[in-house]
Amino acid sequence: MAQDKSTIDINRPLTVGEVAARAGVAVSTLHFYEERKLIQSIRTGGNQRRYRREVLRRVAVIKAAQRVGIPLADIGAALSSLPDGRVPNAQDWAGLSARWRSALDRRIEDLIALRDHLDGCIGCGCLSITACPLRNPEDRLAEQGAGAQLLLRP
Amino acid sequence: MAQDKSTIDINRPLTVGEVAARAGVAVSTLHFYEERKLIQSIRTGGNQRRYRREVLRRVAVIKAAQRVGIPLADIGAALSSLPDGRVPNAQDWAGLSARWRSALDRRIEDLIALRDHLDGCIGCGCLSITACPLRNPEDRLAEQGAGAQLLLRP
DNA sequence: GCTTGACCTCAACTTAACTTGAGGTTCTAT
DNA sequence: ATAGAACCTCAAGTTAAGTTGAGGTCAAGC
Repeated sequence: MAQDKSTIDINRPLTVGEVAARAGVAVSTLHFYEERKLIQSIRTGGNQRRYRREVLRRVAVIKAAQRVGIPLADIGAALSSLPDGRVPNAQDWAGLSARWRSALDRRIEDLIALRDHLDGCIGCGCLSITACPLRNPEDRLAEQGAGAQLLLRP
Repeated sequence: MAQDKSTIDINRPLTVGEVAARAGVAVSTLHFYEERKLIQSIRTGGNQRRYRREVLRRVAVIKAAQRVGIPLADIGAALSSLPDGRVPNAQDWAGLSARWRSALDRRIEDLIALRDHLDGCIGCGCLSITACPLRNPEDRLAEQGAGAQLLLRP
């Protein structure tokens, strides 16, 4: 029975307040994510949300992806590739990770380019030149005889 | 005189439309940046904006910074360290670069940590553990007995 | 059994970063 | 000298990602 209790305890669903505290987000944010289908909950008889512990990882992943600059809508799309019924396993998560990897790489490159070339390029005039590494590759394609461009796009 | 003409030509101020085309942004965006004091213009007798060529570099820097997730307000604060009257020289720009350097470094390290551990951690469960390298350093400080957190903040 | 802290919904507000539109003016090329 | 392209201002709208608040319900401890 002691064993039963501990099993029950570890699987006990979390309240919205508990998830908020442990995931480091506001309760309203969890409501918002749920509305946007990024997370799910079940309801108690009294209509209160209860979350599986797995939601903590999901929220952590959402925050990670946001940190990389991925919009919530995209995150939602990616998360929706996770299985609906069963708890996602390592492979499910790895697939997600692969999808975001290139965005992450790009962002890191942009950051490094910004850092390394602020000193070197910013004052030298090369920013106006097509070959400047600070320029956004997309700009290069998009332009028709344009001039200076660097590297934005959040 | 031919020389004079070419000098005049290369220093000729740009219209808002020209800047927009060459910088790869909308005219309305330039109006907006001006309102936010990120760029400046002088006016013709007919109240039309004229820009120094230097504005192209400024806009390029703004775009670069935005691309890595720096808010316009911060960009504006940094740009305001550039001289008002005279055209910024390489040292002015280098100063800007220095101001951003540590923030950029931190951010780069943060994202690299994320990248290095994305595959490994996302599926393994350690995301919920305080020691997970994927967690945002800021979360770690901010939390009071919280649980899972990862790495956001665009 | 009742008080108090958590929850619930729904609508409205917020901030950032722009875009769109209306109504009017200036420039430039014919 | 005039048509059409570019400009101008100012107000309002848009999207993302939440937050805030009003008005009402649930549940855990004393």
